[in-house]
Amino acid sequence: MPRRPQPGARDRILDAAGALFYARGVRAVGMSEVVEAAGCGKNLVYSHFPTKVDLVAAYLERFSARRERATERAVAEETRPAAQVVALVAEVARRVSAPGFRGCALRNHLTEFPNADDAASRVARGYLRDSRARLAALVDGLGVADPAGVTERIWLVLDGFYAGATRSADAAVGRTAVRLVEEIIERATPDLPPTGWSGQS
Amino acid sequence: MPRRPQPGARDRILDAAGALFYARGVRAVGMSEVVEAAGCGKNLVYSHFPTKVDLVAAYLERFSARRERATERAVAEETRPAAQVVALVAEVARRVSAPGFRGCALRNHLTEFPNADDAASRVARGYLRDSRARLAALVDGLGVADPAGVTERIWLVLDGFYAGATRSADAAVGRTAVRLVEEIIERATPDLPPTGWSGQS
DNA sequence: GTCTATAATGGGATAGAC
DNA sequence: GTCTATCCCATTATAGAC
Repeated sequence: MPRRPQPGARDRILDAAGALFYARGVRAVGMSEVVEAAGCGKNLVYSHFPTKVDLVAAYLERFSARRERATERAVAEETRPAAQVVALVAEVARRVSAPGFRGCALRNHLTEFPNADDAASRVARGYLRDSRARLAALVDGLGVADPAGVTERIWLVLDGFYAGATRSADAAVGRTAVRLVEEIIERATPDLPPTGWSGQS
Repeated sequence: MPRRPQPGARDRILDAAGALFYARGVRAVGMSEVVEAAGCGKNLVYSHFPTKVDLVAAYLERFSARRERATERAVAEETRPAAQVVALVAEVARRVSAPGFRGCALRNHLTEFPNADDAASRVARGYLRDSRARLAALVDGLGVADPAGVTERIWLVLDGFYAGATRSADAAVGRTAVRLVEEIIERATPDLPPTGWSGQS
């Protein structure tokens, strides 16, 4: 009598593998360890993910999707474009100060495999590309004179803040990043009234 | 008749190993590859560096020392504290836009081995600590009201810029980073005359 | 006594077979 | 699930060359 395939198996494997990969790095975690942590047989893992690269790519894809959902939700809570950009940065700041934070899994992967061109690395590079494109789209809504320049300045702070934060940081650093982006926006839109996001203009 | 010990052996090994480690990551490069690239026998490598960790630590130490020398030289070319801080950022910007740039070896190492506590990781963490301390010392010379806060803002841009730049970037990004730091300094010292570092105030 | 070349050791990796 | 094939890893041991 054959067993019915458990519906949540793929997710449980991905949960276990993702936690290990994120905490210790992809290369440091062997497939045997993933199998053990998933609490299932080896064949099940390999039937869902034929190679380790496939498993890593799925892990990064899920990470990427969750990040996109979280930022989109944060942005959707604001209506004015300037507040949306700030909300985006604030969301990253919250994440960085959360316990268990170990950096951005996608950036970490590109550092761990600088020359790879497999499915996993393509996911990571695609995320960074899309992430910057979404910021550019938000900045376009600001109606500033030089949207490309303002995007580059904000991206420098946001991407740098995210890339430089490799473990859980205290919230003050995040507030500093938010404040820096606020000032970039204020400088680019000097004719706007004071916004009151975080204090005096 | 015994051979004379070759004086430059250690440096040649470190050159070869460093180039490989920097370009492809530490874990991706095996000792056999280091031996082959160094063009010497295996025992010679192990006589100079008893373990791979020792070799990596020496590689990071040399990287760190060179970075410190380069930044100190750049800072020494200026006399006014504000110009010194800007020179520090500009030096990093130059490096990031140089061909063959693959990120900061010390930050890369901490990403590759997030949980390690060996000699190599201590070198990397020590470099980051000292690097920030040197910035703080420079900012102290600015005489601003809140040196700790200004240090944190500049460090966020500088460290983030360096950490986020994982390959050779065009010089425009570096100029943006320099400009951001200039603005941070200008905001913190509003009573100073225009500086003319890179344009109108 | 210093170096090179090569073999051997012991462990752990991915992956496939059954 | 266990067992196995194949490979690569860091490291050590051995034996020969200058």
